[in-house]
Amino acid sequence: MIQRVRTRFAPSPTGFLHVGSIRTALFDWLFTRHNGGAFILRIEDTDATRKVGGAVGAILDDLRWLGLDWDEGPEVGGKYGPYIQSQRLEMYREATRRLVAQGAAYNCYCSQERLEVLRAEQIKNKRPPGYDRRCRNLAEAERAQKEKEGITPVVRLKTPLEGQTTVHDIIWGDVVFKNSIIEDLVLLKSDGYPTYHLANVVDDHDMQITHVIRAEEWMSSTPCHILLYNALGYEIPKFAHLPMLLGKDRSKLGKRHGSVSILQFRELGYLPETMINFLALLGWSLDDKTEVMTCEDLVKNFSLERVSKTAAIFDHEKLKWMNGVYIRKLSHDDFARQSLPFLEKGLPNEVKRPLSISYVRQVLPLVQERARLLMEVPELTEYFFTDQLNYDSQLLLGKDMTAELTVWALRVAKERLEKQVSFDAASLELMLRPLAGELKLKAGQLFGALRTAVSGRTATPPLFQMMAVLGKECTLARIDDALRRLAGM
RNA sequence: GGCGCAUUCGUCUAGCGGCCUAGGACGCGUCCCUCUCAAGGACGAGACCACCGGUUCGAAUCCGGUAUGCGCUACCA
Repeated sequence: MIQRVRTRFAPSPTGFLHVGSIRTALFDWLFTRHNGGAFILRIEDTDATRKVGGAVGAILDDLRWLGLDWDEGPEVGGKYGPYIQSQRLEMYREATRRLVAQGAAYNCYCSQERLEVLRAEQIKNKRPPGYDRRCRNLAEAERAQKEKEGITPVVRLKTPLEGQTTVHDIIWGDVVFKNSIIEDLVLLKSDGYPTYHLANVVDDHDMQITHVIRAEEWMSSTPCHILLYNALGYEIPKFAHLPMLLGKDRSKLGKRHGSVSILQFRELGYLPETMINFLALLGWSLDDKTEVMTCEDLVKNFSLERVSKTAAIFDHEKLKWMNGVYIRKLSHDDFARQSLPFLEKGLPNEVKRPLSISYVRQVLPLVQERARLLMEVPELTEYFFTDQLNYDSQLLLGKDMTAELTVWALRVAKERLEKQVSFDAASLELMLRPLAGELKLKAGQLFGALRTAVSGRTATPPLFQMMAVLGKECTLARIDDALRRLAGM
C-alpha cells in the first residue's frame, strides 16, 4: 500500500509571516491537497532568544486568511502532538541521549568565546571557518574534569570524516556532498533546547512526514540531516527544496523591499486569492499560457516536477495587476462587503459613520473595475460621500470651452434635470445626449463640464450612472455650486 | 575562502535535440472602442537563450570551462 502523503509547514514564531514563507507553505499545501494527504502545521520555537509574543496567533490568522487549512497542528490537534516544539523538549533530549550512548554524538564543552576566536583566526588565515572537533575524542578523565568545572555542554553530531552523502531531491535531482566538509553540528544547545536540525529530524520522523518541502536555504544542511536520520535509524523522507524569493535588487526578499509581510498585503487590500495565485506562479507554472487560476485549479494541477530551480524576483506591479483581475471577478456583494472596512477607515472624518450599507452598495459597482487595491476604494469614491466638493474650478472648463459657454451649458442642463422625473442612468442619457447636439456642443464638452461639476474630477465612472447614484437633489446642488464657482472666475 | 546551486525579453515564465526567424503574461508604446477614467480588443518595441569551447547532420535544449548571481558556511531558523 502506498503511504499517504504527509507534509508540514514549520514556521518559527519570530515575527510576521513573510511572503517567502507563505510561498513555501502554499507549495506544501498544494502538493498535499493534490495528493489527498495530510498537511501539518508545526511551530518551531526552539530559539528562546528570538521568540516574539503573539507571533503564533498571527501565523495562524494569516494562514486562515489565505485558506491554507491544516489537518494537524495548533488548535486542531492530532495524534502526533504536541505540535509546538517547546512542548516536545523531552523527545529531543531522549534522542540526544540515544545518540551519545551509541557514540554517534558527543558532548562539547567549548565556550562560545573560544569558538568565536577560532572562527576569527580561521578567517584571518583564509581557512574555512568551522568547529575544530576538539571535544570529539575527549578522554573520560578530561570530560569528567569539564563536568566538574560546571560547564554545561552542547551535544554535537559526530559526522563521518570521509565518504559522501547524496541528497535525492525531487526538484534538484541528486546532489552529492563530501562528508569531510560537513561539520559536527550542534544538536542540543546548552540551554537544553534542540537546534533546528535535531528538532526537525526528530519531529518529521515522529509525525511521519513523507515529504519535506522547504526553502532552498536548507539544501546545504540536508546532508547533515540525512546523517542524523541514519544515526537515529529513521527512514529518510523525500526532499524538495524550493527556489528562493528575491527582492528587486536580487537579494533575499526582506523588509527593505517594501511590503513583505502577508499582513501588509492584506491591509493594502490584496485579496487572498490574488496572493495564492501569484505566489503559486513564483517558481511554478502550469504551461506556457495559463496564469489566472483558482485555488481548485492549482490543487488539481500542482506538481513538484514543474517547480523551477531558479530564484524569482517578487514583482509588485504584476501582483497589483492580478489583484485587479480578482477584484473584477468578485460579485458586487462580495466587493461591497470586502470594501466596507476600507471605506470606514479611509474616508475623510467628516463623513458620517456608520456608512449606509445600501448607499455603499450603489456606489461600489461603479468603481469595481477601476480599483486594483481595496485600499484605493475610499479615494476612488470619496466624492460620493462628502457634502462639500473640493476642486480647482479650472477643471470645469473643458477643451475648447470658455467660462461663458460652460455656464450656459450647465444652466440649461440644470433646468432640464430639474424637470427630469426618472433619475436613472438610462433616462438621464436619453435626455442629456440629445441636449449636447441641441446646444451645438460635443458630447464630451457637455458631459465633461457636468462630470466635474458633479464629482470635482475629470476621471470618474460613467457620468449618468454617477448622477443616478448621487441622486437628483445632490446632482442639482453640485451644479449650482459649480455655477457659483464659474461666476467668481 | 570553502561547499552547493542557478543563469531565456526590465520582471514572472514556456521550452526538456529539429515544431524556435524563441511562445505567453506584467509593465511600456501606438491604435480601436468611448462622455472622462478604467475595463476590453488589435498591433508593436523588447531576449546575439550569460560567455567560450565541444558533442551532433542539427543545440536555448547534451558535455566541459569561464563569468556573474544566489544560498549555506551560528549553541538562528
